[in-house]
Amino acid sequence: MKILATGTTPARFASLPSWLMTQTAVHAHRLVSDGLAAVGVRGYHYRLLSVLDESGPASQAELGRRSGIHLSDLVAAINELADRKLVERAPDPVDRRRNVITITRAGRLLRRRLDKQLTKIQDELLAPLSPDERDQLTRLLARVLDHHTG
Amino acid sequence: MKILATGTTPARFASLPSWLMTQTAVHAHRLVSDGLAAVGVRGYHYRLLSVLDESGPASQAELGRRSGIHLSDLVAAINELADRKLVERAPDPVDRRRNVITITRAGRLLRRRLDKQLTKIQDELLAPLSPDERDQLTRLLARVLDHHTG
DNA sequence: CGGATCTCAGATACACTGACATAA
DNA sequence: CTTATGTCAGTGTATCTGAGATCC
Repeated sequence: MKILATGTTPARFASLPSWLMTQTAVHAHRLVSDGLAAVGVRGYHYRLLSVLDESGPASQAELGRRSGIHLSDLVAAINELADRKLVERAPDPVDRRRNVITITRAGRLLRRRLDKQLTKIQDELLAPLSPDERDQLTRLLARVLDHHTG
Repeated sequence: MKILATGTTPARFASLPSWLMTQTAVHAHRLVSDGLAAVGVRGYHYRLLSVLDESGPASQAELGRRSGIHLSDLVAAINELADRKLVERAPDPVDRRRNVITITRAGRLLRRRLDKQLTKIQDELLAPLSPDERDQLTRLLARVLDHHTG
């Protein structure tokens, strides 16, 4: 019973878009979360800081809609951000069900820092592609994503 | 304290390749694993069946290399496949450390069935793209993946 | 009442780490 | 002695389900 020692991925996968998407996403995720972990932050935290910084204060339900993070996961993520004084949680005076989440100065600074780091990481991620090809890939993926969210 | 009710993702994300990759992967994964779950199978199982069907019997270590599945996760996945008689696990006579994993006839049939289903799912996944654009996307992603695995 | 909001407990899939025993 | 293999226990991230309490 001879055992091949190639270590190669099946040909079938090499041209399966769903495979390519999930596998490149694994590498993208690894690069990104390594970058974030260096500052003690997870993807959820960065997403929330970005959303808050770009679109202003919001209730948790609204943050969930904007960030795509599940409501039940927001609680912990916001707790962690609030513990580090990156956001503030305050009751909404006009609707007592709601908390209004606001990014702090420290949160804004951290977001800028992470933003720059993330920009560098894109370069690492797309290293083998020319600038034109990077644009192509970005546009194609954006259209696919649009189709499945819109 | 007026709260915006847009529900839109930050502009920053829309052009971040790492974001687009991980988010499209979420949709790809959802479509694929819905398809697989209908037959009581996970991604790991399909990957293993494909690898075994295309490249023949292999030790678990070799399967790990071919499929990209971590060695410690292989044990459980192969147990589950063996319980359903989709693969067989036998000791290797020439190297007593090894198990030789072989796909069964039932495993091959299931793989073919899943393969067809997965092909249909690619269509759903890439619905907004023309055939040419699908090829472009596939090639670009393949190059990125190649760069990070090779 | 119906509907929205927040919270908490738990589950799953995928990937990874560390430790261990066994055998080449 | 070193390396490869298989197994087990556990961690972390992202996502989702379900149940509840509160308030509009």
